[in-house]
Amino acid sequence: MAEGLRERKKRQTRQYISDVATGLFLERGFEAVTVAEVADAANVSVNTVYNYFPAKEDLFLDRSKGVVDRLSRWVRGRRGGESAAGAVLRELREEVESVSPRIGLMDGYARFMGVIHSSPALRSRLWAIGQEVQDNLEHTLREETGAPDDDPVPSLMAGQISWLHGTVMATIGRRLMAGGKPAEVSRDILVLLDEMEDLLSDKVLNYAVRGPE
Amino acid sequence: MAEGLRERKKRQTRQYISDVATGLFLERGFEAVTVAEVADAANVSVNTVYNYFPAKEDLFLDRSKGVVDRLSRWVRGRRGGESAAGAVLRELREEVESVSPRIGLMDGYARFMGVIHSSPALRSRLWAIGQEVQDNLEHTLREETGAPDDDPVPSLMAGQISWLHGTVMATIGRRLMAGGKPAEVSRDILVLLDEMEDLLSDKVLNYAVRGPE
DNA sequence: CTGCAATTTTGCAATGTCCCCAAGTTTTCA
DNA sequence: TGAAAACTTGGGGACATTGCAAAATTGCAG
Repeated sequence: MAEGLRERKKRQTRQYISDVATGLFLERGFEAVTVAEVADAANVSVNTVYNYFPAKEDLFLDRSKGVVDRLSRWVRGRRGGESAAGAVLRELREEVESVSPRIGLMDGYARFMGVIHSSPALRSRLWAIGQEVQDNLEHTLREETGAPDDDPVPSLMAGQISWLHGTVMATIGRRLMAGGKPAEVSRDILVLLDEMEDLLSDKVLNYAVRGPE
Repeated sequence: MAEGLRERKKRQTRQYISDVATGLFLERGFEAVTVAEVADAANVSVNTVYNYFPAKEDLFLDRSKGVVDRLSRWVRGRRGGESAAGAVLRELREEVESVSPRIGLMDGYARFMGVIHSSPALRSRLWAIGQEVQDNLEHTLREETGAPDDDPVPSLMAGQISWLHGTVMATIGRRLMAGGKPAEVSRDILVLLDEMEDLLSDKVLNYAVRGPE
């Protein structure tokens, strides 16, 4: 067995604490719930909470872990003849068209974003995650293109592509908080994506094109 | 008299506290200095510090206040035949060419950025300021172009132009922290500006062009 | 100049996040 | 089954931030 009972129990405890905390935050807001309350509700000590989560914000934004390498993954998986930005645009369109909960297109995400929106600490954390996404992407672009460390272009490209992704995510959040239904927002975002693609220069749209397979 | 003695004294106290705090932070780092120490060094009580500054971070980033409407000012002051992005590019080039301390091109800015860099709290605040710059710009663009509130284009344009500004500021900080001299960094940034302008599409470069005077 | 009202400053107490350490407890594995 | 390793917990504490009411200052009218 690749995983002992101990590991399983740890994951379970961690997940339980995060779930309990998320429930409380969704119900009463981030600042209004103390870590002590979370610990109580999860039947563990405050120290145990901090044993699993470095900071209170991580109790709520734990699930965003799958996001940090999203752009890198998409770029690495780009098709033959497709550029980095092209792959991201395509993947985004696919997620949006399928009204995927992975990008927040689901009922309940509005309340989730609402909690983040009303807490400076959570907003910071979200920004930090976005930064991480961008840094990872820059690193991937350097690998994929073999650009030297002092070449600023991969950094600029990562900035543009992250802007694309970040703007889409932010807009989805805003529209849902304004009362839009996922299906409606999905349609709006597809239009937004066309507008954004229009705003990008050919330099960006043709960066890091993968040779035909 | 437009201003009483009381007002003057308040401004003076505020400035003094900020100066003392900045000195301590530059010397020992942001987290290593407590608010109590700042208060002591400034001969006031902790409550007085909080009377002037909403949070510890504001003690260090107080001077950045002149930045929040920078892009708006530049865009509003664009010349006849000049676009929003064009004006920002021109103003940036002027500041960079003149090695202006307003954009951090000065000895000592490296240490300043170093303090920010090593404190998550300060980095967040800096990001928040950048967000404010962008929001102001978006508002200005809507005013200048008369775009309706539901038109997403001004928001996208503000995003692109802020990206320009933010990337320049971040790069200046990075280069200076890496040991570059202001004059050298100035030259590098001019090259960077050319590269960035190259990356922007005509849609962006020709947005909100002011009619000939 | 003096005294009062407005404004500031300060002390004190409290809350909440987060860290550190030492003392249990539980799980793993020889 | 008996350590050794890994978790959990209680206690203590540093520090940012806030609320409140007393105390010190200041502006200004008389």
